[in-house]
Amino acid sequence: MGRSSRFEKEGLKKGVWTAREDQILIDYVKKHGEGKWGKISRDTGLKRCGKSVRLRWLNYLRPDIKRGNISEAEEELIIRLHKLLGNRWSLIAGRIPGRTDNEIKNYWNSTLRRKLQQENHSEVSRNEMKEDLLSPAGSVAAEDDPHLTRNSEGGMITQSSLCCFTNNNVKEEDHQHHHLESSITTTNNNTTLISGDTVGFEAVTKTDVELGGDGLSDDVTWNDFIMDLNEGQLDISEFLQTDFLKLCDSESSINIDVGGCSTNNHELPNNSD
DNA sequence: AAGCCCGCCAACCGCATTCGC
DNA sequence: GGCGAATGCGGTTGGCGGGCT
Repeated sequence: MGRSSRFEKEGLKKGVWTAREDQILIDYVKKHGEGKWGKISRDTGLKRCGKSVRLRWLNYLRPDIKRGNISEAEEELIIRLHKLLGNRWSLIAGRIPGRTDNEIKNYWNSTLRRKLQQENHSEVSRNEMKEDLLSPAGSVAAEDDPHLTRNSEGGMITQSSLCCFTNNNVKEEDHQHHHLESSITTTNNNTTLISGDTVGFEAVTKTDVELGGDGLSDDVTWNDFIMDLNEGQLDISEFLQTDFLKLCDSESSINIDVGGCSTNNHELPNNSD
């Protein structure tokens, strides 16, 4: 892939890796382990920058990598995790064994985004009036992506960020709204939940979240979970320690309010099966 | 057969964060 | 604590190949 030759000018090679380069890298990592990518590059004589070496290993040469043939279950999991996390590909990949962030990102951009846009197109028109009624003051629907909403400060939040997956057999009268300052921060302004937004989880139990159960049997546990978020003790990465495979087996989502606006109508298209 | 279009995906780029001194 | 290097991450680019005209 012929790209600009800045690296070539510095004596570094760019473009597609050869089988020989791959073998050199594999042999080196087998012997010395991962990490120190710049050192690997120097030691092996590979005329590649450290970043390129790392990428090649992590995305293609690692022995535990699955390539291609993304199953329906994996696809569904990707969609659900993206709903929850936005474009945090590495976090999503971390929940799907054998898949890399690059592969998931490519799959999303090339396949899933279009697919969901098609599916949402009809859904959006059906929900248009509903959306208008539910839009919080100061927020406007993003013009180019049905999954995005602008927050009152102009930053983009993914509505997907506002769902987590569990059971929706929660009766209206049982809801406890817990407003909390989100500890989830963002490194750019076009994805995820903006720190400082007030978020309410419509209450279900943590037990429900973990086990996909169908009752409000353990409010205390769930409240503990909320408390953790409240006090900044549980960040997104800790949140991800929950078993998403189990979460995604359950049939619906927690409804989360942002600025008083329920996001219930942004559930996954296939979330109700 | 040739040319064009478009989707896929490997790899690069820039920026942010972490690490080591 | 400051600074440079290394690493990690997400966005983007661009070559390749298949399908269509």
